[in-house]
Amino acid sequence: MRALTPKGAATRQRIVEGAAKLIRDHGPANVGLDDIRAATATSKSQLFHYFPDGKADMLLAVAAHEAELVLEEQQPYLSDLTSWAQWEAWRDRVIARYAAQRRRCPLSALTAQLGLADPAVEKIITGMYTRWQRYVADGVRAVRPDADAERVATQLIGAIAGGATMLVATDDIRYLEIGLTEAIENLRRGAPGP
Amino acid sequence: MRALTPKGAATRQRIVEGAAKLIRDHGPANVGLDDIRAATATSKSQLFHYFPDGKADMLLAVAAHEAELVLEEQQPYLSDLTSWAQWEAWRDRVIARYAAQRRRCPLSALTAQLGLADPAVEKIITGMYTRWQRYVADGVRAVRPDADAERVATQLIGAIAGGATMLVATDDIRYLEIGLTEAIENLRRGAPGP
DNA sequence: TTCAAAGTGGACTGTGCAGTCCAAAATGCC
DNA sequence: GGCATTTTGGACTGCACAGTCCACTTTGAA
Repeated sequence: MRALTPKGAATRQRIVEGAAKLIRDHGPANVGLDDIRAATATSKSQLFHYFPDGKADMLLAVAAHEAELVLEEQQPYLSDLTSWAQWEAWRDRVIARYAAQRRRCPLSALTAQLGLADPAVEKIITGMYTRWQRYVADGVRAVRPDADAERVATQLIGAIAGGATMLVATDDIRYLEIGLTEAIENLRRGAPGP
Repeated sequence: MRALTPKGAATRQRIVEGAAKLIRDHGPANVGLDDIRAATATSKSQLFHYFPDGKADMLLAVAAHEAELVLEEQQPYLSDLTSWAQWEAWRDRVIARYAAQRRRCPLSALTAQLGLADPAVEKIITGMYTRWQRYVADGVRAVRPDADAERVATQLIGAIAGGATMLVATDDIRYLEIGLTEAIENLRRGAPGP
């Protein structure tokens, strides 16, 4: 297992990305190893070579990959929420991203189906949310030093999660638009102090 | 097919409730017909007698049952949000319910895994959300005739959905507490007019 | 009481799919 | 160039589990 030649690393990467796309499109329950094999032009033995513990192992890598992507796609705004203009740019980015992917939400799928089952996946998801919330809280402190930053950040992450959940459930983007917009507007008007 | 004797109706009901509980506890992916058979003291033939189209048919009935329960458990407050006291009682009820069930959220499981796949399940879920939102919007009109009731209701439902999603993902009730409390507080302070 | 329909028990089947195995080919280090 | 290690191909195995089948029992209406 130690030592991954460049070729091997590339294959592994191809598997993770291919699997991630399949899962996003069809849901984890409807994607088998044979689908992944076909989509990534690999063989059964390769799948188990790079992920010795099988499917669970692979889903772990997929979850880590997707979680990373979620944060990356919010950059550079997320790590620089130092003005209202940046806040609005961030909001627009988030909304645009969800509007584009519509129901194909990587986190909803992985969270609901695997979060409870596998503690390792759960750790990845919660770690991602923690980082996300820290970025947001930093932003709150930058524009509203008087506010309870953690509380506001909790509210904002919750609003996004709710918007995403409702988007998956009803294919309606307005829950996200309204929830996020109102939460930011509320902060702007003057947030609850500590 | 029509014509269900009292005994038959009771068996059917037992199956639905037993299956619902199993799915809540272990997630739809980890519950097989044999589990349901064992938990409800029935036989394979009974399962297919009452749900001729098999598992999908059964999950449909389970989804309808769970959706109904979600609304029922918010009564009598939900349909009478005519004072701030009622609003707070409703909020407390919602939070208490989720705090009690913790990660065993019937909707998260069904929504994420089946919502996208089966249009009939989706119809049940969206119908439930529509009714829910109508109740809330009626409540908004009762206490804040000047507000954009639909917009506020969208925000509130989104906040609850987000709280529930984060509860499942992180086992932390605060997203729901804070999200719902802030949204109501925001409405109370004076909501966005039309 | 009778008998048709509703309800029940549980063995059996078929298949989809995760995971195994072994042998061959490519790669990299000395 | 030669040998160990990594990478790859794909056939094979085993099982979990949805769905089938048929024989038997109970129910209820006339």
